[in-house]
Amino acid sequence: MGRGKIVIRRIDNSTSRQVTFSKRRNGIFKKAKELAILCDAEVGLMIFSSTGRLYEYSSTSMKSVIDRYGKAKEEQQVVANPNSELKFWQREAASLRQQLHNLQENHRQLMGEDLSGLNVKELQSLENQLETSLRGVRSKKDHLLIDEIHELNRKASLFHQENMDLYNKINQIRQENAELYKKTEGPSEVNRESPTPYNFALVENTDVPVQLGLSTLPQQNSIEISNAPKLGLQLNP
Amino acid sequence: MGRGKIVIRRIDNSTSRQVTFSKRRNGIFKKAKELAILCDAEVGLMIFSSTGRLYEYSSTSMKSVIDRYGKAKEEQQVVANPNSELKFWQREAASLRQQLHNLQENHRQLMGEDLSGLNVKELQSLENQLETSLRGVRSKKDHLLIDEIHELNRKASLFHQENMDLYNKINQIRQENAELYKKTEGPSEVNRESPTPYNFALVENTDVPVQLGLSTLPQQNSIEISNAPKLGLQLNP
DNA sequence: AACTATTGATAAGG
DNA sequence: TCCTTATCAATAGTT
Repeated sequence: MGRGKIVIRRIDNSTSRQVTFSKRRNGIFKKAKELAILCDAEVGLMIFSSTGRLYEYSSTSMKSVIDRYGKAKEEQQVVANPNSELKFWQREAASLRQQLHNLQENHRQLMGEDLSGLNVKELQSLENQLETSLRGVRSKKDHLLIDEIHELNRKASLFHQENMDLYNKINQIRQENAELYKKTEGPSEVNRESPTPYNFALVENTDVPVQLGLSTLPQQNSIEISNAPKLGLQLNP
Repeated sequence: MGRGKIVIRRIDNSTSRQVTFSKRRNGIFKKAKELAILCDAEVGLMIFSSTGRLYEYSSTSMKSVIDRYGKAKEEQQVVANPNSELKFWQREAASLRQQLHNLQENHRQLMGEDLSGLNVKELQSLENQLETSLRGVRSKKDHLLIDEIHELNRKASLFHQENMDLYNKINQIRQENAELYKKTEGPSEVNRESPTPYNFALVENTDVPVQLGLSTLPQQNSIEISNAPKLGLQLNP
């Protein structure tokens, strides 16, 4: 695949060899990555150039690949190793891998992927499951939002009460001061400059609405689903 | 480079994945060999299929490549310590168990369970995922149903055509018999009882409607979702 | 590094 | 798995 066909033998010209190495190295790394992704494979690739430089790719980690390679090779040669504990862990790993595999497939289907291989009945069941999940998630979310709103309202109410108390207290103090002032001013005119120390300019705007809106709860989505017309077809088990 | 372009993501269909794996594995091995020869490189390639089978290529020997890799990485070589293998499988099991655990939690959430511990934003994201999945599942199911309906219509059409042909043939035969009967009856009155052997009582109800209903496709559910009003709350990231 | 003519790899379908 | 073929991708040779 180039301007001309080439025979596969060592390229004599060192510059050409380097250039070709660079191009083809990139090509093979790309292929390795694609293979790992497309086919769900674990790939490890090590390349030493003629100058001794290392280039590597692995879909997971090179250590993992080499370890696995070692184990795979050992397994091939092991005829009947009577090491029962080792066998146990190998079986354990195999079993876990199988569980993982099954769960991954299930998971992909819940994510709406990998639906080939399912018939209409199975799809219907999956659809029902997803609807149920969706209702649950929406309900949970709505409750969180509503709780937050209630909490905010509660706090607002507390603040309002506190403000009212403070306002009353201030009024009371002001009144006490006024009386005190009268007493000191009445008998003698001494100390005219003295106390009117607290001179609050209160804005009497105490009747702010405490209840924040949103008595219509955000339930539309949940309701929508449950009211949604079902597919006409009824599948009998 | 094939009949069509493909996106590089895991192939859902397991058969196709296997076939592609096989083809591309051969391809990459060929590339690896060519690179080693053309560019005088030392190459090691290990591939584990999704079913766990090992495929390997090395231009020299895998041991040599791994050794060289280890030296290049200035790392300790994997020694076949009988204890280390046990450790390996224990670590392997622990790792798999962890993966399994993570996936199970994710799975439960997709199933609408175990939602405590999620905040509103995470729930919103989960909701969106479930909606997407639901759309995918419904679309797939609808397609299956529609395909089946088309297939049934096709068969009905074929049967109808076949019936028409048979009807015509019978009419033709009946006519031939009638003419034959006239000829034998005309010249002599012998054999009066003889042939009118086929006496079909045909119900001429040939114009049955062939196209079964259902031109309105069961897409309501999918459309419903996409038209469903969103929750008013906008969450900023 | 870019370019591009050409070969090679491979997706799809039996 | 192997065969076939239409297409796309990699790359050999060139600038």
